[in-house]
Amino acid sequence: VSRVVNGVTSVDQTIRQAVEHAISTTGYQPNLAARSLVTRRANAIALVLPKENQVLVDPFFGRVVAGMMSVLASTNVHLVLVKIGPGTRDRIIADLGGGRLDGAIIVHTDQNDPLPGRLTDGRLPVVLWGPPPRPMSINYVDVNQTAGAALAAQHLVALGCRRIATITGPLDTPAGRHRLAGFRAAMSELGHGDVAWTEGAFTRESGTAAMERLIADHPDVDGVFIASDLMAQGAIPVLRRQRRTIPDDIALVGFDDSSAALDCDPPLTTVRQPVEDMAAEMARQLLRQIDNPATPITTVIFEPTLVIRQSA
Amino acid sequence: VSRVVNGVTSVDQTIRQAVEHAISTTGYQPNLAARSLVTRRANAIALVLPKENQVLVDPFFGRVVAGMMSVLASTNVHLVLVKIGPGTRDRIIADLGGGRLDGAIIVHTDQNDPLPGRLTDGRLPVVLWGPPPRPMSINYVDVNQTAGAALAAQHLVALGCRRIATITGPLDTPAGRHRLAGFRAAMSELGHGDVAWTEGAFTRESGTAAMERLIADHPDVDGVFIASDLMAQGAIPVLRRQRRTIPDDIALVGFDDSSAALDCDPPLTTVRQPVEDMAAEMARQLLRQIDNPATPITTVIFEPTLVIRQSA
DNA sequence: TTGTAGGCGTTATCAG
DNA sequence: CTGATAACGCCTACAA
Repeated sequence: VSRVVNGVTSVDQTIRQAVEHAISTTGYQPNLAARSLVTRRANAIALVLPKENQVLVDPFFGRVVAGMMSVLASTNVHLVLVKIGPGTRDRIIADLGGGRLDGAIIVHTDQNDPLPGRLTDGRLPVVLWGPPPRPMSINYVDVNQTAGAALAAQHLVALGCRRIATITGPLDTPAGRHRLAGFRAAMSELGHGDVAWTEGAFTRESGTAAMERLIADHPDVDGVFIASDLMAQGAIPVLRRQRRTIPDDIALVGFDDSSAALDCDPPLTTVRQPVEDMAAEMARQLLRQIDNPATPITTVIFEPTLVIRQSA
Repeated sequence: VSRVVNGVTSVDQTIRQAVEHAISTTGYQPNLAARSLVTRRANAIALVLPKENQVLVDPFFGRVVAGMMSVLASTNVHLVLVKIGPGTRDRIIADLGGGRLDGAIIVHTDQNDPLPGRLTDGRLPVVLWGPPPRPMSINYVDVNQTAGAALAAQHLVALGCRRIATITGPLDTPAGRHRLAGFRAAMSELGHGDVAWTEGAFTRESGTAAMERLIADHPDVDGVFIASDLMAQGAIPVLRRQRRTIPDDIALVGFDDSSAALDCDPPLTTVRQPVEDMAAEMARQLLRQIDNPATPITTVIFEPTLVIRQSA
């Protein structure tokens, strides 16, 4: 019976048909837990999200999930969603160690979350979005943040903007820091020495507040690189209230190419991060690692591209 | 050992400590698959999403997931995400029958998806978002759509709008139909007999297109009930391009109170659907059904409220 | 190609 | 309160 169920070819036709007939008449269904027990595979991986509540409404995570599902769809590996919270770290480790989960993908844990370290120490298959906070041997994928920021800088300068500023992401995250550093480096290379900047938190509200600060401190800016589309979306109404037209009075370049970029009015010119591809790669990497624990640790860096719309 | 691990109280202290010591020195972790095999519980439920790609970026789903997670957090039940696709229906049924999943929550399957029917026929625990397309005995939660639409109607009329119209949801969905019916009924009760309407698809793009049609056909409208916030968000730029001010020239009321309502400029007045509460209730209902299969089928209807912001 | 025994790691039952 | 033992349902050698 087992051989028929699992499609082993070396089974006589008559007996196979007999078994299949029995299966369909009795409505037999293999017990997956029993199978899991002997194969030592849960066929399930976790997607670990940061504890912030907002995250689930952030279109970014939707794209990550979509990218992962696209590769999981052809397998029968379950995607289980976990949000960091009190006790969840221990639970994840128990699930992984107890064979209820085969691996985990972690997105945006903060600075000194112990989870990635504990997982790698336990030799459990993990892939991170973005570099680990503290250097360690761990799989991750990332976008070339520096190159992305440079793309924005070049575009604003080419447009003829003279007073260029940037609204950064949170500077306690690698992404926030790298985008700022990359932008400044590119700007100074283009002959624009000092760049005004103010810090945001990647959220819409923080974008609104940051733009208000920026305009108050530097009323003459005519070009801004905003380190996330969501912040740009929050910033645009501020400019509208000031009756500054986009892109004529002030040009805006975002980062991500999330769905928010298209929801902006005018549609946002932005640095595209291939989120779905990156998430798909994470899933593949994780499955590979699960399949063969000897797979060497790897990091994959994706190149961003500039998507030109109407805000710059 | 089993008794210690599972916290049975009637265990001698000395032996308990011996076991606990052994556990911590060896780093023993119980195998969850073996446990699952004998307890016949997977401790996992599925959230089944429609096949449309957009869904994962729709803030609505983020709220559903958040609501479910809030009740699952205190259990050790996994939430597995599944998107309808070729073959997934069979896979879900196999997982449920095979004891790898204990139940399922289904959101927005289309008109004649066979899945809900197949699941209830198999006596598997299911809860639906919204009423089943064809009448059948199945758990579901919903919002009082009719009352919600009436709230919008009353508000627009109270505001003094004279030419009131509505952009509906897709009329092949219960939500789309009920909101339109409720709106018309309330309007005629308020002495506004004929209401112009045009059909949308609940998406931003469809909102843009619908508003363009509406303005072209009825240039004199001064109040619109838009059956989803996302459509309202898509509609606003159309009015801005026409230099119609909101709410003075034209008042807008949305539906959902999703995050999109706050992202509108001006912030959207909208009918609030308590999505998180509803999703939490679905999870509780499902868990109850799993715990005790004899639990009677129930449907829970939530009351909407009007959230007044600046668009009306 | 087919039958069979053994084992995967728990929980649960039943004497003691 | 404790120890032993039979399931739970499947896969996989191994031998025939």
